[in-house]
Amino acid sequence: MKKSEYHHGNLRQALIEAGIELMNEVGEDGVSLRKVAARCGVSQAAPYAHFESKADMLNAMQEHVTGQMMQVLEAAVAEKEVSAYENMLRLGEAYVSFFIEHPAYFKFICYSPQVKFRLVWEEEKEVYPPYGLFRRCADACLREIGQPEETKLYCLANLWATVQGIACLATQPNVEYAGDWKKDLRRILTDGKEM
Amino acid sequence: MKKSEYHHGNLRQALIEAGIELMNEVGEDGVSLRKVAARCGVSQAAPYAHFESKADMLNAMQEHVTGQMMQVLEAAVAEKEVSAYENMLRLGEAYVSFFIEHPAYFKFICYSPQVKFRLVWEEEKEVYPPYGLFRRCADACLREIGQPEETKLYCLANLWATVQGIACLATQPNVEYAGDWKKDLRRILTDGKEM
DNA sequence: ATGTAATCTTAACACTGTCAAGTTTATTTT
DNA sequence: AAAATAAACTTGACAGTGTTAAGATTACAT
Repeated sequence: MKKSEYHHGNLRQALIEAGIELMNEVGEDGVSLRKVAARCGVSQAAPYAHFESKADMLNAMQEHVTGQMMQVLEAAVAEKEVSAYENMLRLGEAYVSFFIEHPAYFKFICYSPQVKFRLVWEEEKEVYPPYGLFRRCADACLREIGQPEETKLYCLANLWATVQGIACLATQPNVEYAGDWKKDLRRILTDGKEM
Repeated sequence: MKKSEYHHGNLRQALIEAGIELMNEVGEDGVSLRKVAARCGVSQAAPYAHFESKADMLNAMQEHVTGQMMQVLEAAVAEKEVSAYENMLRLGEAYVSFFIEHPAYFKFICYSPQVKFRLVWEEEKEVYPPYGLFRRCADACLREIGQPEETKLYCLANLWATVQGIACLATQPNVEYAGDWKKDLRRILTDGKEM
């Protein structure tokens, strides 16, 4: 072994990325620390220099994927000249699209022990950034529409449940969504506008 | 060992029930064939007389749980003197309630490889009975309301996505649903009535 | 330069799913 | 009733898993 290869240099990041790769290939259950380590060319126990446990590495993978998603989501709401309402629709679409393009991610992310948030209206340090972004967009949207204060919480729940529900359905294995989910999501959110 | 105890008598059923028990105690990942076998007082390899693999046993567990849920759901829509609309609301409530009472079940059932259905309007032999029941109830409901034919599929998707979305949210770990989900679900489904 | 901390390897442990071979009981056939 | 067959179960083994302990190698700070 070359001396220069004893230290990997950036093993932590390499492990995270290899783990995500492997998950996309063989599913979450097929991910093992040893396989990921082998993929990075290091020994079985090497990951323990960077992670406390397998769960810890999975959490890091989840954060990484969520970060990637946030880039996509923020790009989707970047245009300034559109209405807050249109913005929220685009965000919902981008959110669902991301999960449809990466079917393994929904279960992985949404049932991660790290993902925490409260379905309330007040600003919080959400541990699930996409929800924080959605809440801010929905806030602007409802303000724009002139939604009365006392129904806003209900509207938030409705909107988020719809987005999450479509994402859940569209990523369930062996479930065919016969309609056009993008059109449907837009329509459902639109229909809810006047509530 | 007593001779009368060599053959368990009803090991298959006992394994299924012990597996479900264990899952409710330690989560799906904590379920191992060996623990389940031990819980039934048989050897590690005994389950292989009744199941092809661990996945096969998990499938059987899923069917068993789904059967239990169907009893609850059918009871919820048993009353004859209520409107089809009220009936569908009750079914939705019962569906979500069941998952809230058994938080581990949502992920377990909805991501089982056995659960299959198409979000279409035609009658099918669904492999997920709760969805079949819901589709029939929604059909009656939309008929009662006088929903035009061309929007029925969209309505079905909307209704089911809402129910599934609330169930998903309410069973996500570390996600607090601040509102009253039962009231909200009822209201969302009601608001969608006129669409 | 030397000491310390970080990074990595090897070896081992208990646990897992699964299979092969054999043992015990139930069921069917004669 | 006896024999043959099938079903249910046990023991023992195998490879793969997460995890730890002990030691080796390298980077870094003093």
